Amino acid sequence: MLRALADCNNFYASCERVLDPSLVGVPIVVLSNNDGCVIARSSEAKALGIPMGAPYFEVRRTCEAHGVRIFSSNFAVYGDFSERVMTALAEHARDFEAYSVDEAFLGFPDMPDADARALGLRIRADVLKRTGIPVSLGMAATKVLCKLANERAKSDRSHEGVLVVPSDVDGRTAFLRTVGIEDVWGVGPGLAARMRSHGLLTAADLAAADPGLVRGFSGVVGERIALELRGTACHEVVEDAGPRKSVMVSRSFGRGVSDLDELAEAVAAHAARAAEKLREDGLVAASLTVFIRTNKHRSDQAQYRGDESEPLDPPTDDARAICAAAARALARARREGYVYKRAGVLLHDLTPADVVQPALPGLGGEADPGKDRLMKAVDALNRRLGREAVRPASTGFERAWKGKSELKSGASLNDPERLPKAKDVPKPRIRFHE
DNA sequence: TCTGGGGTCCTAGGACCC
DNA sequence: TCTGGGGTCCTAGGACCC
Repeated sequence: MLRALADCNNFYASCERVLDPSLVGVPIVVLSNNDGCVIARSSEAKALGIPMGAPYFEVRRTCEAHGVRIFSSNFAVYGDFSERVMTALAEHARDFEAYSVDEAFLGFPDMPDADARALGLRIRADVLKRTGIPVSLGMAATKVLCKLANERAKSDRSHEGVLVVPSDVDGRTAFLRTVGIEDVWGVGPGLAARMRSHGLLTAADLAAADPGLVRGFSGVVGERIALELRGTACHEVVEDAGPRKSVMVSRSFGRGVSDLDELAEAVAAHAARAAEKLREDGLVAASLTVFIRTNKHRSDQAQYRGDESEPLDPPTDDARAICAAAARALARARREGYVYKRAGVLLHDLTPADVVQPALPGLGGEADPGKDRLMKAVDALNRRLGREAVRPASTGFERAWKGKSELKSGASLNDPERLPKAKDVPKPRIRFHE
């Protein structure tokens, strides 16, 4: 079966550009939370040698010298663009899987190879017209091959954004010979080193290797990659990935934090947001973990990582119960005498909220009949008035631990006129800024 | 001075059982 | 000195991804 990976080009930078067309041709960089790291670059910014993931302070001088426009990330807006792109893509394929915020796998049963490129070009043109976002497509028999083709479609402009990997062995092998083993999807630094030590230097080498041998030194993960490179699909295009298995909310602080009360505010805020995500998905959690970290980049400071878990019995989505458990876990995780830089809350053992057994009277954890109504009211208010309009008092008032995000484009979903016209796309749910 | 956040899957090893 | 052989389940941590 023919499959495709559609991936937005420089997604966040492209979003900013749609919102402000005067940015076309101008180098753009989008920064992570806290304005800490570079997480997206326009092609002009890449050409200036600004690396992905670079700390902003390291590239600031380069940016200033070349008039690079800098943006704090605005995930609410990017999420809205993502919905539009996904809606458009999904119309073109029978099988559709939204893989990440800016990527989707497509499946086309009964599509002859000969028609693939024309199809890819049509999809690309349609998404661009309807959303303003340029996408590239890699097309092949398997997901791993699609991924490699997509990367080549992006990096080599002669392909005009669409590359089809031939399904015959010779054509495929010729392509795979041009892909280094470390550039294969799923092969990270560790696996790449092991592959090289067994003489596998290119994707073609891995495709030609004996699967049993590959399994021996790289497990089923490596074996599946090898099979996919030969055109044997191990990963289907699945519409419904199933319910999520964990929820995490974490942030770096704007500065170092030692004070327990201040840590507790941050942890309560993360716990409340995590509980909110849980309710958005109709799930409850049976346990949580709180973690706190010192600044690993400060070799002059004592290092410590604290992780403590706490059961949630009965499983719950109640912000109050989750904040209380998080506070208990934090008290155990924290050690005196360290400067912390980051805190987070993880919820795990998630199950659908509607199949949880009601608590038995007298065994603890009695049901709170007002809980659901209270949480629904809080969620409704926050949807209308903006995130954290109503929140637990334990999440603090001064909130000196918060990081900065000073360079937002100012584009707002409260101002839908600034978004691209998308006549054929269902109007997206309007969400508020974080 | 300043260094992101949120996931999934697999494996190894221990606890426990018959 | 010699000291079974499987199983399953769970967890922590590694590896990788966007």
